[in-house]
Amino acid sequence: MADNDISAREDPDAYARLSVCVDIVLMGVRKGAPCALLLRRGAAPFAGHAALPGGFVGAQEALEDAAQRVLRDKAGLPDVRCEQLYTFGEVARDPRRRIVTVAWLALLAPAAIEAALEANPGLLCATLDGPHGGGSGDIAVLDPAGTRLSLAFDHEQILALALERLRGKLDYAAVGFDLLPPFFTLRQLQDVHEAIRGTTLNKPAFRRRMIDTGWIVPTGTRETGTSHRPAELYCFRGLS
Amino acid sequence: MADNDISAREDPDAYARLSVCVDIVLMGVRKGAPCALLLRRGAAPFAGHAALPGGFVGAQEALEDAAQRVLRDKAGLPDVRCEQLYTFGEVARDPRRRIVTVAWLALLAPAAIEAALEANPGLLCATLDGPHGGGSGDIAVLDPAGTRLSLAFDHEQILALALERLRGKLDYAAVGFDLLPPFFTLRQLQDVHEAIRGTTLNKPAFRRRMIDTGWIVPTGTRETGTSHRPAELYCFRGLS
DNA sequence: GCAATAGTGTCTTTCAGACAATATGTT
DNA sequence: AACATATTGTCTGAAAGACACTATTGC
Repeated sequence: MADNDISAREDPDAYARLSVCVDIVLMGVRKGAPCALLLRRGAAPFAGHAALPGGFVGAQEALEDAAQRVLRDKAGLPDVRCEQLYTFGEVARDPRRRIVTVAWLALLAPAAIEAALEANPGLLCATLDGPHGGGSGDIAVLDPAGTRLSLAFDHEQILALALERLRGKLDYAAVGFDLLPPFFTLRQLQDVHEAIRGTTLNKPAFRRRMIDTGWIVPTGTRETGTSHRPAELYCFRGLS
Repeated sequence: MADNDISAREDPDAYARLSVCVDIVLMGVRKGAPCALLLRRGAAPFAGHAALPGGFVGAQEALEDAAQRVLRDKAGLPDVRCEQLYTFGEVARDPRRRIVTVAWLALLAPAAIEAALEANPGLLCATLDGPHGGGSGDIAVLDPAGTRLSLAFDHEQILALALERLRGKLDYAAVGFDLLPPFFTLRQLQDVHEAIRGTTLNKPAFRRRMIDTGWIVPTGTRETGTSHRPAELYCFRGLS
């Protein structure tokens, strides 16, 4: 039996303390493609590289509270739901010293993306060019001009995992509504699903499936300003 | 902007260091029900309560390496795959001081359960009486005699999440084979699925579905020692 | 032969994909 | 009216549940 056995548990002070931080993937859909909000680093290490917004976890701060604090202070988004993604703890993931990071995923509606970009001009909205086969391979992160960004630390890996998680949940969870305005058309909802999956979907089948879930409710009102027949607006019904 | 902004990132030493530990859910199926291996605590806090095997993460140790170390030292299981489950970081989850724990899930075949119980006599194999509706509510943790155990820290919550995760993966991932011997009958596989889901399944449909996935291969050999027609033995084909 | 379980065939229902027809706005 | 998109109807094929039937072993 090693030295870290159960008796060691009784004396936690005998063991190492690590820096713990949270990093938030602020993900949305823009121009028909998944995107994420990033900051450009000014100092070493990885100066000039893009990075996820993040911050250290305080000694008396729950992980989720730290995530909410980063969301509020770095993106001006006080009330966004946040889901834990994964914890990354490779020893050398930060070249300076040992830092364990708990990654979180927050989904943003278009208005929230614009609000965040305005609240912090240092933010940039990067397009995620996912693995097109639908697999879980690498992704390309592109700046608004379309040139590839290189990311700090293991943040590209975190982004890839976030996209994979979002794809996985699309089929069985009431996700996707967080990526839309409160009122939306079925076509907009389908566009979001197609953007995240990277594939096209059958329109009648998608419509049937979404209505059958009971997750959405027709509002009786219609979109305006189109040059053709306006579609009915739906809203998310909330959880069962 | 708060004090933990990006410039703080450049000076990690200015921030708090936390104790980080790993806790492992060693899960299996025994007597037709999901079970997990636990240790009984000898000292405060939670003396006499059951707890997950765990240990602190070393300063120069990756999270996954720490999990493997615990698996090896506390259960005598050197080569068990381990999947990250969730990270728990409520401030008061340990009454003594702030400890963040990264929980991992390892699936054990019947032989591995017995090997672990033999390697460490302090281990106990607890039955998990899941939420029967299939939801994600609370679970009951029972000792071998069937009396309810109370768990230390937030470990009951961790166990409930582990069971929920396992249930969720059952339908789309090649899980379940880790819970069986290398050669198994389709009935054994179905029993494992039923034990984890807590429901019964349709035999022909289950058989069709499993064979159609291509995950399993018939070996041409049959089980022995039955008092009735012996079933064909299959083995897991590995990943596609 | 009998008991018990393995393994298969088939019917029905459900659901997704495909495709076309109809509806309803704008210009 | 012409056009563009919304919305609906229907056909078809794939897969799951239900149920009963056949197969094979030990006793």
